[in-house]
Amino acid sequence: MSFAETFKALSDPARRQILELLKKGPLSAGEIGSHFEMTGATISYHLKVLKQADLIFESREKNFIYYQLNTTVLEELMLWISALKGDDSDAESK
Amino acid sequence: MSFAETFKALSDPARRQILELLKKGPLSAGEIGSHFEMTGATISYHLKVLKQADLIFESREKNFIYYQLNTTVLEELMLWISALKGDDSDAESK
DNA sequence: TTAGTATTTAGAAAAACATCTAAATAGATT
DNA sequence: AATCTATTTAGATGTTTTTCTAAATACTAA
Repeated sequence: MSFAETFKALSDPARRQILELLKKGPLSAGEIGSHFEMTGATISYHLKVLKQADLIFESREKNFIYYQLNTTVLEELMLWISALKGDDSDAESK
Repeated sequence: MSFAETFKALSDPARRQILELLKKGPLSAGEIGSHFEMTGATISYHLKVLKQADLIFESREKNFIYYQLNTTVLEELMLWISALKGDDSDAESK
């Protein structure tokens, strides 16, 4: 939702790695967890943080919950960084 | 230096605001501090974090230390986000 | 409906972080 | 050299974050 939340969510290495895993396609919580040395509970916590930051969304199927990347927020992030760099949309024509 | 450090540094609102201030040009630690309700010591701490993340650099002049944005790292950040989005440099030509 | 698998929630503990006050350093000016 | 200003460092403290274990929920399948 908020910008602050997005940056916060991205500030943790595990969460960034989760996003990179999801880049290749949706994964269930369990599949995600299998890539880490953490308990399922901890993974679940990280997923919640990412979800609240709108960086991922879930879809339920059978007994599983599949997570996937939401790239929309990444756009906004790029804009913020871009603006900071000075590509201020007002032409960096030079 | 490290990617992780950069994201961590950006995760704090005060630090992001400092970067935005510096967007307009270099400022001394004191000038930066005057925009916040924090002690100089705290500002100094945030500056150190930003510096270690290579998001700013300093130059000493007279009695002052001026800080300015380092946009280089922002480029790399954009690349990471971009890659995550799937603009994988291998042509998102569609 | 009972048992099984997948995931989350609650609560606790440890680690990391942001903040302060007080003291230290660095350099400038008198 | 003595003092003043700008900034940082040290150490303490409260808050937030990450992680765990144990228990709860949700849904499936027998």
